[in-house]
Amino acid sequence: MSEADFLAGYDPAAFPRPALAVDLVLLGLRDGRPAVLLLERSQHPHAGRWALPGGFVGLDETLDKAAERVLREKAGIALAHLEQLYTFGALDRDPRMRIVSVAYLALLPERSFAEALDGEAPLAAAILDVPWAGETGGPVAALSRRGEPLALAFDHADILALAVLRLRGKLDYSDVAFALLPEQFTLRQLQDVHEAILGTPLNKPAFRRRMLDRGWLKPTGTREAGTSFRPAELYRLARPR
Amino acid sequence: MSEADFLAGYDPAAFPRPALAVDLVLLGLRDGRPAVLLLERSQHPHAGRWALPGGFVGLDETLDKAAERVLREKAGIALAHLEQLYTFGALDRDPRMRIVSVAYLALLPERSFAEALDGEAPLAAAILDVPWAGETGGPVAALSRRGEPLALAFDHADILALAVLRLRGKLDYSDVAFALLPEQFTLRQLQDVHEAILGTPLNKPAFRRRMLDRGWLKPTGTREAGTSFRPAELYRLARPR
DNA sequence: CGAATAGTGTCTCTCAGACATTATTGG
DNA sequence: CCAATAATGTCTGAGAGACACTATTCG
Repeated sequence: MSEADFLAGYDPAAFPRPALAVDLVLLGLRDGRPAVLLLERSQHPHAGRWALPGGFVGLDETLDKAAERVLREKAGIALAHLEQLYTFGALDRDPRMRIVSVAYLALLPERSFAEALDGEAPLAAAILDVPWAGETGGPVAALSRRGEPLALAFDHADILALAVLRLRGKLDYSDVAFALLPEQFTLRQLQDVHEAILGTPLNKPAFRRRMLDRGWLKPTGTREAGTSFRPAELYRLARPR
Repeated sequence: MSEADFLAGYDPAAFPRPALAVDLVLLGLRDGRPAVLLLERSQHPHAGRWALPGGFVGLDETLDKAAERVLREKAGIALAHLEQLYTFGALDRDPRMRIVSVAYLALLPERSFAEALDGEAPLAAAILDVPWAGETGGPVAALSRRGEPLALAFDHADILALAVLRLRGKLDYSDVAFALLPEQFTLRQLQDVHEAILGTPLNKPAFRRRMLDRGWLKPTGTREAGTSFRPAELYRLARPR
């Protein structure tokens, strides 16, 4: 940062600044399909449209802390995998004033996702339509329970699309998939998560080999219960996330 | 964004905000080794340390435009591959006040890199020491011309390390490598770029096959000049970047 | 035993690494 | 011809897809 910046920036009120916010893409699985938690806007602007939960960044709070606070206050969720996604800074993304928003991706296991829906926050779940459309990914649509596309507020459709892309990209080289699963899970559940996010079926033996050869999984020795067929072995992550 | 946010946020002066800046990691190649352009700080704080060029984001300018402006004003570079890297928001990253910074990665062909060094801006080049250390990447050190590690200002060492990681990660599935090359280049030059960024040698036949099979390269029909041995075919990118 | 799903064995195809070989330039 | 590097051919081993087969549970 140069001399001029130093002088210009030293007085906090020297010139007007963009407001800074965080927006959260709360992704989880709903009946085996990828879904996102949204808030219906009742006020202008974009009243009646659906928005990602968000909030302004306090002067005394880091970006990560602001995201955690929004997760807690707006979604009633205590803990989730949170990672910074991208920062959106178009001039007209909010008609009220200039707001730059740091988007975060939050991954919820199916259970947390359902609990957030049942909690006090007026959240709704939108199923995501994620057609395969090659690696680069096509459009991502958020659907109502009746399968109709929802109108999203602001630039939140862009944020959502980027979230799905990021998740897809990290799926096979990172451990993000496990953030969408309970602590113990079967290989079939793990494959279902991958298939739901990718929007394409995968080869079973190859998938199992790849996952087991990676060495991240540890068999628990117990098996799933309540099936009317051969129960599958339960695994957990060998190394802590 | 909720009702409360709406009311709290509507008055632009309602509560203090973090300042918002962009910082640029200007990466290029110097004698075949990865290098970064830095400014030596003359003023407090961190006087004498080396910093990434940066500047505040104006109210009427997008993040990308702010990055382009810094590229132009602070580095004298008209055009470069620019992509957003990550947003840094630690509370104490700048001792003067709370500044949140959106870091950008700028990739320069060897020629632009040299021109920026010779230009009016008081930039210096630091060679990067990028040991292989596996995919996750070890520490990245910026070295002076005498090979001594440079002390970086603020959290700029973190930003630099992340820039190298991102570049490595995108090397083989994106076309970023071509942003470091002139418009026409040989396959050997392309391989040199990959090896410099990855910090590890690559297998020649396999590398050639992979690059040619990808279909991105178009032979120009001309060959490099000035060699005392068999000159290599010159290629260019088939599809526009 | 039948239904349903878990889990495995095996063949093939693709692709990367390794190494050797041929091709082409200047001197 | 020699030196130096470009460019290619070929063998091998790792890993994914496809498909069939065996295993285990409930009823």
